[in-house]
Amino acid sequence: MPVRQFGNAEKADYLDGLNPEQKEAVLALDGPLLVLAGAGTGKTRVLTCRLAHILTTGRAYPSQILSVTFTNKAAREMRHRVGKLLGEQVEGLPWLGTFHSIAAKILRIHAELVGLKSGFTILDTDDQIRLLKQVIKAADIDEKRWTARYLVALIDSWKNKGLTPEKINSKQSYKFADGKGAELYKTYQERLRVLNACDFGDLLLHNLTLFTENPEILTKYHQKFRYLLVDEYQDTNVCQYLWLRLLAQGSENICVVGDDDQSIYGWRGAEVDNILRFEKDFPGAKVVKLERNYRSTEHILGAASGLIASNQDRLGKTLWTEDEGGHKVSVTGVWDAPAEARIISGEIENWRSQNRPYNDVAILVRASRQMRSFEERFIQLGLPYRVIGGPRFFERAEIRDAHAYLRVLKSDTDDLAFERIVNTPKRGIGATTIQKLQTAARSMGISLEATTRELTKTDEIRGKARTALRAFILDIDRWRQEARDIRHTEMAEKILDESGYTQMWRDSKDAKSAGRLENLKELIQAMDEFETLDAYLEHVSLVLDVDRGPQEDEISLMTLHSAKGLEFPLVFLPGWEEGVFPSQKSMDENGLAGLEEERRLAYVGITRAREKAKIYFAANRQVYGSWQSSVPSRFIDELPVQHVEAESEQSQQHGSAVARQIASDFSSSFERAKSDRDSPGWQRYQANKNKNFGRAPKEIEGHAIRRPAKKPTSAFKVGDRIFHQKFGYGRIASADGNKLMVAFEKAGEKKVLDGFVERA
DNA sequence: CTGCGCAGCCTTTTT
DNA sequence: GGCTGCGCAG
Repeated sequence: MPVRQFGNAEKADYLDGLNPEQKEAVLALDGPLLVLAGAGTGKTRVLTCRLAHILTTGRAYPSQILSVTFTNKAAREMRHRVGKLLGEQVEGLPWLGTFHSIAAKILRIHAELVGLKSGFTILDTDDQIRLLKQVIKAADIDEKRWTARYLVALIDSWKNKGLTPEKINSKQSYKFADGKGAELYKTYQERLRVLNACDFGDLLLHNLTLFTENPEILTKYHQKFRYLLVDEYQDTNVCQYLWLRLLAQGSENICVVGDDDQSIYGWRGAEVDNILRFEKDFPGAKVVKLERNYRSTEHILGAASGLIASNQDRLGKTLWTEDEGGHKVSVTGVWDAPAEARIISGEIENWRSQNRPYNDVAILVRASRQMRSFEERFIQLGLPYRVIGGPRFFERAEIRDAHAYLRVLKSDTDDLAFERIVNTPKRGIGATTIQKLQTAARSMGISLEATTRELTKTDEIRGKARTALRAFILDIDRWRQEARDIRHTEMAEKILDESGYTQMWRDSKDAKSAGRLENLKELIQAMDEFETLDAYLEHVSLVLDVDRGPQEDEISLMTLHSAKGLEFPLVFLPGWEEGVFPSQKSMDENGLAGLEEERRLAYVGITRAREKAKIYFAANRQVYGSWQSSVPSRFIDELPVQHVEAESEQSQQHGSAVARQIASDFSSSFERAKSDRDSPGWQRYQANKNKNFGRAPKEIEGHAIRRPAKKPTSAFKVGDRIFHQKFGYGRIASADGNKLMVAFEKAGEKKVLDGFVERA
C-alpha cells in the first residue's frame, strides 16, 4: 500500500476535535509512551489516530507497524476505524491483530526452529484436556484426585508466566500429583511436538524461545517493526510482556494504552504490575493521562471515581466531564432475586414507554447464574433480550465435531481430531477399541489413522469394530478423493451428511438439537468466506468469530467482565451484596488483591453507563439452593453520598441508609407488585394466557408470581407449528412445562411462554 | 456399549 | 438447585 502524504500532517483533519491530551498522545511518536486512558476517554480514537498519523507522515509503511490487541473484535474495530480515517485504503496493516494471531503468524514462519512444522495445528482447551487425560493416565496417576482440567489450568498459568518445563521449580511442580507437575508438563510438550500442535499459551511461549535462542531473527523483527502499539496493556501477562519487551528493544517506539483501574483479568494471568511498572521498564517513557470523559454524566463519574479511590495500588487518575448534572446513581434494596428482576423489568418497561429503545439497556451481573431470574422474568413479560457471552460459537460440541471431520480430511496425522470423531456418530467403536488403537499407534510411532489402517487388515481387531473402522476409513478415502474437485463448503456438507453426523442430531430428542443443526448451517456460511479449506482452518482457531444475527431491539444481559469496553445509556447493576459482589471466592483466594480487582470490576460496571446507573441489592438470596440473608456490598458504602440517591422513599426511624432502604422496600413491596401488574407486558400476558389451556402462574399476595406446585403443562407439543408476535413462525423443539423452546424460522431458537404463542 | 442414577461441584473468559 | 461427569448395571 502506498503511503499517503498530507504535507503538513499537523493540520491533517484526523487531528481535529482531539483534546490537548489526546493530541499529545497521538503526536508523541518517538520513544516509549504510556497512555493512561480512563473509561470513556477516547482511547480507541487515540490509537487509531496515532496509527493514521504514523502512516500519513510517512514515518513507516503499514507493514512496519505492529499493533496488538487482546480480542479479534478489538482488532477488527481498529482496522475498520483506521480505514475510515484514511479513506478506506488500508488493505495493509498486516501486523495488526491479537497477540495470539500475530505470534502464530511469526511462528508459522520459523516453526522449525522450535521443533514444529509450519502447518502445526492450534489446539483449544478441549483438545488440551483430552491430551492431558492421556498423559495423566499413562503416568499412572489417580485421575480423580488430579484432574486433567486442573493440570491444564496449571500449565496455562506457567505458560502465562513465560515458564518452559525446565523452569518449573519444585514448589510449582508440587502443585500437581506430589511433584510430578513439571514432568507431566514436559511429557505434554513432547506429545504436542509429535502431534505438530500448539496450545494457545505455546504461541507466545515459542516466540520467546525463538527470539532468545535466535538473536538474528529477533534482529530481523527489530528492523521490521518501527512502531509498536499495544491496546489494553493492563491485561498483559508476563509472557506477553516479555514478548513485547524483546520486540521493543529495536526501535523503542512502543506505545501502550491501558487503564490500571480496569484491570479485571488478574485471575487469568494479567499482571497489573506491567502497567504500574512501565516507566521503570522503559526509561524515559512519556506518560499521558486521558481523564476527560465523553461518555457519562458528572454523577456517574463521581460515584465511580469515589469508589475506585479506595484502591491502594493505582497510578491515579480522576475522570471529569463537561456534562454536568444528570441523574445520581441510584441504590435500591429489594427482598430477593425475583423482586430484583421484577423491579428492574418494570424500570425497563418504563424506559421503553418513553420511546427509548431496549438496545439502550444493559443488565450487568457478577456471575452468569444471576442471569436466570432476569431471563425468567423477561420471558414471562415477553421482553426481548440477548445474552452476551456464554458458550462461544466455535466452542460448541457440534462445531468442534465438524471441525474434527475437516481436520481429518486435511491431515492423516491429526490424532486428536481422528479420536474425536471416530465414534461420533456412534459406529460401535468403543473405548476398548480406541485404547487398543492408541497403544498400537504409540508403540509403532505412527498416527492413529495409519494404525487403524494396519490393524483392520489383521485379526487384531475383530467383529463389529473392525467392520465399522474399515467402513470409516473407506469413507475418509472417498472424501479425500472427492475433495479435490468439490468446493470446500460443499464438501463439508457432504461429509456431515454422509458420515451420519447431521442425521444424529436430527434423530436426537435433545432440546438443543435444532439449534445445533442451525449452527452447522452457520458454519458452512462462515466457511464460504474463505477460498479454501486450508485458509479456513488456518483462521478458525484464532481470528474467526461469527457475528450473530441481525441487530434487533433487545435488552443486553451479560457479566461485568464481558461489559468492558461497551457503553449503554441505562445500566442496571444488580446483586451488590457481600459475598456475591465482591465475590467471596475472589477475596478468599486472593485477599486484598482479589478485593481490589472486584472493586475495579465495580468501577467498570458503573462507568458503562451514559445516563443512568442503577444499583440493587437483595436482602435474601439463594446460594447453591439454600436461602441466605445477605448484607449490602461494601462497595455501596464506598460510593460518595453526593452522587448517590436512595431510590425508594425514606423512612427516618431506622439507623443506616441501607437499613432504611430495606425497610422501605418491604413496606412498598405490595405496591410494587401491584403496579407491576399494570405493566404492558403483564397485560399482554394476561390477555393471551386464556387462549391456551396452559395454566397461568398463580398469584400469591405481595409476591407477583408463584408457580403452582405442579409444573404446568402446555397445550402445545413438540413439533407443533406456532406463531409468535415478535419472532414469527416456528416449530416447537421442546417443552418444559409452559416454557417452550421454539426453533423460529427467522429468529432462530428462543425460549418463550406458551401464553405468547398461537397455533399457526 | 449404552443409559441411568447419583455424587460432588459450583466466578469471571480470550485466544 | 442444577449441571456434569463418572460408575455401574443391563
